[in-house]
Formats: sequence, C-alpha cells, structure tokens
Amino acid sequence: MPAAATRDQIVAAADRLFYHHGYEHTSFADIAGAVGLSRGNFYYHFKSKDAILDAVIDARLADTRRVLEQWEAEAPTPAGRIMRYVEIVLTNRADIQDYGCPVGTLTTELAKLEHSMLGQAGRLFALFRAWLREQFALLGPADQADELAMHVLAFSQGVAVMANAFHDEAFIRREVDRMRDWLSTYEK
Amino acid sequence: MPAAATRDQIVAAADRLFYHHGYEHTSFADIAGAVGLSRGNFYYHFKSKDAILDAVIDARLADTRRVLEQWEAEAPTPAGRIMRYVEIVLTNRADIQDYGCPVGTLTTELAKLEHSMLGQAGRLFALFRAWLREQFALLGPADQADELAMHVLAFSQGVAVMANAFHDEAFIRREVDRMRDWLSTYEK
DNA sequence: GACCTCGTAGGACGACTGTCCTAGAGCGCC
DNA sequence: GGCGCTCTAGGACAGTCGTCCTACGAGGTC
Repeated sequence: MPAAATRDQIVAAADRLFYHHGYEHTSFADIAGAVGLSRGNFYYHFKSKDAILDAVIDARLADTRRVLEQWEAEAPTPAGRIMRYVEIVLTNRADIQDYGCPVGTLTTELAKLEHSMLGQAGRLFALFRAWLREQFALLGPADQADELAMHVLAFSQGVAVMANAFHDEAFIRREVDRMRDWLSTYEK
Repeated sequence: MPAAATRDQIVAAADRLFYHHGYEHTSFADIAGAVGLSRGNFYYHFKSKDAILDAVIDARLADTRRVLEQWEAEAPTPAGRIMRYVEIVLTNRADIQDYGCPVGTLTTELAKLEHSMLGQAGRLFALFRAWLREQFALLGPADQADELAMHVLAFSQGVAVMANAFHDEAFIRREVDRMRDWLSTYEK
C-alpha cells in the first residue's frame, strides 16, 4: 500500500482511539492493532507519538473548516448557522454521551499532561470561536460578538460534560431548546 | 508516624496530583515523592492505585458535604445559596484556568478509561445536583427543579472547560454575571 | 533484656511503554 | 535477470508502570 494511504489510515484510527480512550491511554500497539500493522513499523510513517497527535489535530482542523463551510452554504441566516453549531450536541449525542466533546476532552487532557501540543489543540477551539464571532457580528453589535461566541462555546462544553456524566438525552434536548430561545432574542 | 496520618497525607497528595495531572498520568512514584515515602511501602496503606482513587473520591465527597452545609448556614435564601455554587468558578478561577473543574475533568477521564470507579466519581456530580435541586425546589415549581439544577451544573462545566482552554478571567466574570441575571428571574 | 507490633525501605517481578534498528519482501524500471 | 526503491515485520532497547515480598528499625510491653 502506498505510504500516503497507510498514513491516512493511521491518522483516522488514532483520531478515533484518542477520542474514545484519550491520548495518553492510547498506545502505539493499540493504533497498530486497529490499522493491522506491526508496532515497530510506525517509525517509518511517524517519528513519534506526538507527530501522530499533530497529524490528528491537523486532520480535525481540516474537517472542521469543511463543516463550517458546509453550514455557511446550507444555512442562509447567521442565526441559522449558529443553530447548526448548537445542534451538533444533538446530532452527535450518542458519541458525546459516551466520550464527551472531542475538542473539549482533548484540550482538557493535554492541559493536564502539560503537553507541548496543547497550543495546537487550542486552534480547534479558536476556529469555532472565530466562526461564531463572525456570525454574531452579522446579528448584532460587533463589540459583543466575541463574548456571545464564547457563551455558545461554553454552552456546548457544559452540555457535553454533563451528557457524558449522566447519559441523559432529554437533558441535551432541553438545553438545546433553551439555547434556541436565547438565540431568538438576538435575531434580527 | 501513625498509619492514619500517613494515609491522610497520601490521600491529600494524590488528590492534588490527580487534579493537576490526571489520574492515569499520576504514578505511585509521583505520590510517593510528594509524601516523602518509598514507592514499595504504599502497599501497606493501599492495596492498589484504584484504592487510592476510591479514598480520594470519598474525601472529596466529605469535603463537598461540608461545603454545602456551610453554604446553607451562610446564605439565608435559596437563590443566595445557588449563587454560592455559581461563584465557585470565580473563587477558584486560578485553579480552574490551570486544571479545569476537579469533578468534571475526573469524570471525563474515568469515562475514557472505562474505569470501574466512574460510578463513584459520578456521586460527586449527583451530590451537587441533589443539593441544587433542593434549592430550586424552594424557589419555584418542584417539577422544574431538577432541570434547573442540571442547567446550573452545565453552566459551571462549560465555564470551567473554556476558562481552562483560553485562560480568560474576564470571560468567567461575564458568564457569572449572566448567570446572576438569569437566576434573578427565578427569584421570588 | 527479650519480645512483639507498627510502619517503613529497598528491591524484585513481569508487563508494557515509546523509540529505534535491521533484514527482507514486493515491485517497477533499466 | 539484476538493481533500487518503497514499505513492512520483528525484535532489541532502556525505562517506567503497578504490584508484591522480605528484611529491618523504632517504640512500647512484659
């Protein structure tokens, strides 16, 4: 198999395992087993575990940009786009109840490990933040846009942590409804 | 030194290390170094690492009960008591920015490890949830009390994750103010 | 002084970690 | 057929992990 395809498989498997079991708890052997390669062979594709994490974050950044573009194409109004973001906690409720938010849990873990890639992971949050800020700037006063973006991010993280802790789907729905009501007060 | 005192020291050190660096990332050697004991000696006090975690959670449960009682003694109104909870993200802002919420991050980590002690850690959340529910039941309709308790818990977790990711104290203050305004609409 | 219990130090144990090296299989190109 | 490149398997390596055992020193009791 060409190296690029194998590399993509490794990144995809590592992405899933990092999300499900955490970065530190995922070993080379785990990733190797998931891809079907020998452990020692990894050095040919990635020179370290950190390099895999870097590639996973890059892949997530690319995926996120693609999703944001899609939301912009599908939802005509800023409020509709923001609701797309809010509703991911509902769309991905099964995964979130099992594993939490992929961005939030990774950032939290890397912060505790004092890991050098923490800044890279922070770019995922920053990407959502900037996009939400843009949408809110179209909705109302520009000097509040960033605060409101942070508020929506905090909403999603709070819901994710609680949904993961209590496995309560009705709770997720209620919080999304609450957010929808709140957002409608800002709608032009 | 008597065994009980050493045991307390181990639990206190483990509590701090689990919070700062995570459960899995904290080794016996780390705790031993913090307490000033030899690694092998731990088996005399705890038969496994899980047993230490169990003791840490028990200690946190006891601490939490004590704090909740204190809040009840100090704040005369239910709304005032709820605000005591809301304001812990401000009171503990330094730690939260560095390490997140002790309860939320532990629960998130144990969920990813599929750790048998996850249920024990969940009791910490349940304790806050039940206490907040009681306060809300005094404030308004009893059938909404649990939903509102969950909403306040989600608030604190969202703020903690974001504060940890962005190290933004002004954000914490804004969110607490927002929560105060929201809570005042429920006040009798 | 002899004894016993409590608490401790130090190290052995097997398993596992991330890293790194080496040999070789497979395949296209001259 | 022979060469060279790409990709892989397998294992060595030093280190750390949680666990567990044994020997011993301190302190109180008979």
